[in-house]
Amino acid sequence: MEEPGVDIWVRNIRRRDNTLTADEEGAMRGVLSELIEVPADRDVVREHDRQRHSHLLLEGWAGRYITLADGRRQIVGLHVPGDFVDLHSFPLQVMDHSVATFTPCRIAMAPHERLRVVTASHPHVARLLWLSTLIDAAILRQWLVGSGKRTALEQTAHLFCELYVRLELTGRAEQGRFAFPLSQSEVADCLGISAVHANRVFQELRSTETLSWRGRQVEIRNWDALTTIAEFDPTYLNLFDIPR
Amino acid sequence: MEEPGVDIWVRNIRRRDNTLTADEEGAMRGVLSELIEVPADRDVVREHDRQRHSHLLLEGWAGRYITLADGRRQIVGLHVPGDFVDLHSFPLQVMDHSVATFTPCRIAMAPHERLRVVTASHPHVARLLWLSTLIDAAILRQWLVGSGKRTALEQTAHLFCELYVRLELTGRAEQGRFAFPLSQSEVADCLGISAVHANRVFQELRSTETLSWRGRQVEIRNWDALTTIAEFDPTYLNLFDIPR
DNA sequence: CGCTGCGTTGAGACTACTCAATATCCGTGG
DNA sequence: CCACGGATATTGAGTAGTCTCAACGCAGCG
Repeated sequence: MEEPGVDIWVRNIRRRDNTLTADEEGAMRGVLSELIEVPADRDVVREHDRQRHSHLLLEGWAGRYITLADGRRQIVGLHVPGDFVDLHSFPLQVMDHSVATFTPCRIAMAPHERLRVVTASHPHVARLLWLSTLIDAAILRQWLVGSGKRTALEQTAHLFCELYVRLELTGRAEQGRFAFPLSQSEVADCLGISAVHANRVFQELRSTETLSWRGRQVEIRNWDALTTIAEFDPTYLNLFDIPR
Repeated sequence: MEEPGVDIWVRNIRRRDNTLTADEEGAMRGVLSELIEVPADRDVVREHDRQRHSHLLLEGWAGRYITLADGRRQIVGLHVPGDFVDLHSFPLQVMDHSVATFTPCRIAMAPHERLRVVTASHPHVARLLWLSTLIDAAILRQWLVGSGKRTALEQTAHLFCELYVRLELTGRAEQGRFAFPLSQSEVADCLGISAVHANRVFQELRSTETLSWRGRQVEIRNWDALTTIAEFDPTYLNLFDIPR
């Protein structure tokens, strides 16, 4: 599939393993079937669904979330172009969470049947797809550490360090700046804190000139300060070379 | 390898996918090489290690954890017999967390080289190994929801529901009872709360006759009450039939 | 039989929460 | 081009949940 978003996906993989052959890359691309466009704030996948396709995000922002009966919502993952939002629905039987768009998204479908065929014939590709779900899990561990043991300020700093590195990888962030479409209360649902408290944390980061966020645009004004607050160690993102 | 712990592993896999052939089962067993014994409170794997083996837990309790510079520790996973404690170290390059024993443990080593060979020749086995790391991730998501959105009581109840189901699977829990070797402050490090507060939560569960925990022995005295408090839905454990 | 680790209790402090009001931004239609 | 409505961000005030510190009891173990 000829499509810039797909190139980002391949590039992301290569940043984790540069021994991918041209044949293997072709096989990976061949996994994708049609393209769909999804408006903002729509569920792409719902809890308890049995999927027959996985979804590769080519453009836009999406997130995984779990809702409790009384409406409390925890966002358990954030996705940017080049990410599979639900590759795990291939080996897994039933979705244990939902996936929704935050912005209009362009998505490529990966039929499970094609994934089955490709992973059987190309073990190296299989391992790379597995790896990509393991990086999701490593991110999840950091979020858990943040929620459990970091203060709201440290945790927020850590999230923005992570997002910067991930976006820089895809060419969607540079010089400390990137477009960030979530609302404060959506970020609060990532962090497991209230929207009011999130707001106060952002004021703190802004007043110390560490990070500013105005009108869907984030600017990291002091990377060293931010990583120090966050105690950020990008090992978990499993990259060869770390930007900055 | 002839060893009861290995049977539990195979049984756990079969509870997720009962189409495993005898040949595939043999291949899976062949992945294991030597057995090691590890005393309590030892690191099996350390953050930043590059592993050449994964570790299958046959006997004992272990956990994954991440430590911050000032000593705050978050436990990011708990493991019982039949669990791989670090299967993800096969596709992943570098460990982003450590793994330690809580009790003396018997462990079977799975050389990555053997995993590479078996997953290449047996795609179905590869998918099942992948699946097992995805279940770890699903558990992680529930822990994140617990830490972020559930109250300490709900979260604690949820953890014990989860442990009961997982242990029941391995024959290590029945009639609401199981041996549980962690200290209260270790549980607190799982939940992301203080040991003092954990203690008060246990008193609450005990006084309502929901769950009692005395001397390394847990007894769930009212499963319905516990699952109601926890809002427990075992879908994420990806089982065919759920005990109880 | 005295450590030592673990569990329990109390008190006071603090982080983060809820509720509620107000301000600001942005898109839309008049 | 401006007025309006709705969503988002900000502020204030009071509160609930959880934390820290510190002391004490108890049990197992050397």
